[in-house]
Amino acid sequence: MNILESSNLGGYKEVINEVKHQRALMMDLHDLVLPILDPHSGQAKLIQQLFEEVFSCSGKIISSLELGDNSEKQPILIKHKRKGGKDNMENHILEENNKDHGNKRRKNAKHISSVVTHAPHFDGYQWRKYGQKWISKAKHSRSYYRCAYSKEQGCPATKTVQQKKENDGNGTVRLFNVDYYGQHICKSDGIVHPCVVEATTPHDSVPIASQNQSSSSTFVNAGAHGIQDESFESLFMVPDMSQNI
DNA sequence: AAAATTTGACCACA
DNA sequence: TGTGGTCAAATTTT
Repeated sequence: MNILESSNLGGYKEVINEVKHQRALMMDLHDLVLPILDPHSGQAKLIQQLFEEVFSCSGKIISSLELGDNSEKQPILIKHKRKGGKDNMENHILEENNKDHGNKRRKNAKHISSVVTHAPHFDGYQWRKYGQKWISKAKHSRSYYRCAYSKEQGCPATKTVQQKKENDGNGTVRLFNVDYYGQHICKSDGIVHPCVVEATTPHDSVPIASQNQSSSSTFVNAGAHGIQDESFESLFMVPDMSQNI
């Protein structure tokens, strides 16, 4: 169910209240978590940073809704299907909105979801980069990742990461489109990933950046040569945090 | 030395 | 034929 879809003028208020409530809860969580951590550790800094981004995000949602800003109609989480591909793509549904952004074949897996995030990291999985493309008309290149266990466990999951235009008004916030393809069938170190455990439907298993479990997600060595557009990767390289959270 | 990333080439689809 | 996704050799990092 999409709460935004059912929004009318009265519904906006409800959405705003929900987001505000979520914000308050995050604040509580923030107050609970941070004192536990070593304030000088990189981990605490990272968590602090993630909290700030969550707050900033919800703040934008609230102000956007309160202003009735129609230019930002696009929801944070977009679920759509892709046009058919060579192997196992769904061939029947094509949404008009997707015509102009990358409805090309996808060899290995069907599209699961798109996520817009400030930091396309720590979605709970380990990824290996296998390609980078300059997409025509796009300002930034697109990076292609597959599950780190694709080889050993045959996990078909892939994702693409592409920086969006900086269009938030002040031009300082970078957003990234993260598209997920295929379901994870892998287990890391014998532990089923929380996102997989939680999944009750295929779509529910989609990892979302903001629900980081940080069990083992790393971008090993990403951006070491300075990927111009995806240099964000090096900013978020942190050691395994799974033991301490 | 092994593992991971980069990057140009190739392939499939529209 | 152009565009986007993948492959794989070369390169870099650990």
